[in-house]
Amino acid sequence: MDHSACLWASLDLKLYPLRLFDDTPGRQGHEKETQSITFDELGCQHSPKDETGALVAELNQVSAENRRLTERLTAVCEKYNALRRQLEDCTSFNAHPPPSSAPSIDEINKKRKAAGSNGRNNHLLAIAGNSHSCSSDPEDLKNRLPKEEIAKAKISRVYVRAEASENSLMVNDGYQWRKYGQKVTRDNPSPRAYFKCSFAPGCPVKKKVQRSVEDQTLVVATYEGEHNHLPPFPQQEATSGVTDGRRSMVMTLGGLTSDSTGPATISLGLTKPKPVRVTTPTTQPINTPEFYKLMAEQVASSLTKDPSFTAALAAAVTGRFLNQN
DNA sequence: CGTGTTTGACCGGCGC
DNA sequence: GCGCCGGTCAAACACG
Ligand SMILES: [Zn+2]
Repeated sequence: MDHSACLWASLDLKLYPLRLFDDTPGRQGHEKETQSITFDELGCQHSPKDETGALVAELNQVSAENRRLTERLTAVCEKYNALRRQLEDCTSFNAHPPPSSAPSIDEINKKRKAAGSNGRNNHLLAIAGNSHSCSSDPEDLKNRLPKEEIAKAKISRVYVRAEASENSLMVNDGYQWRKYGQKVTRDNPSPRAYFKCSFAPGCPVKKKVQRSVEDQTLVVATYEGEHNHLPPFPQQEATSGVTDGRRSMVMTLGGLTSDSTGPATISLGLTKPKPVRVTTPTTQPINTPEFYKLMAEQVASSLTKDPSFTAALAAAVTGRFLNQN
């Protein structure tokens, strides 16, 4: 649970030095300027007198910045933990009151799983029960009525907007997916593809991928469930990877938006065709502290909604970090 | 030959 | 009860 601190640390570290979305060369940020020149100029000053003074000033600035980041990190972590507690309270509350008349999505899914357990869907039920999968007796699983487990496994639902290649719905997000179906839906002329996570055997995570109605160059991926394995190490082709000519993907944190209806959406840009930064919050100019604050809040809200997103995000961030080095 | 994709069939939920 | 629709299965197929 508290590995979130590590994640947040890496996140905050990324926000400044990498200058995401900050590819405008003429930029003159106030406090970020110290960030960008700090590491560049540390080794380039040769005046012996001024050098120590400059270095000390530099050090002070960096220390101050470090403190600020630490404070921000603490605040965000607290907020994250608070939201997480709130979420857990909500889920446990929803799972406990038995006579709740309004059937939730979880209940529907549960009913569906239970109904399908008398035949070929046994493995599905076992998988939905989280972790130790097929060895368990399906009957036992059914009797146990894994409300909380199923609810927990199903709540995380994240819409990921990604730019897909020409006419394929294959979105490379680091995990390994096996396609098991495709359907044309009513509200969207483009077909919807169904994937299961095959990165680890028995991983219950599914995703649906469909092109956006309004923008056919984007696909919307809906993730369901939590991975029962460690996140994949970010695909080596993430930033370097035009090696095999396939498309690759880089997470661009700026795409974080928050749907009013619930699911968080993040946008993934593909390095190959053109790094499009869709859904960047346009109300805020980038480079400003407010922008980063807003982004941090959005990241926090997104992370509280989907642990698998946490994993993916951490993987992507780490990958870029390694790649930079 | 093993693995992953395609695609038509099937199933259950839901509205009428 | 019937038809529609979303989700899933599994045989056929493609590919290395
Ligand atoms: Zn998985």
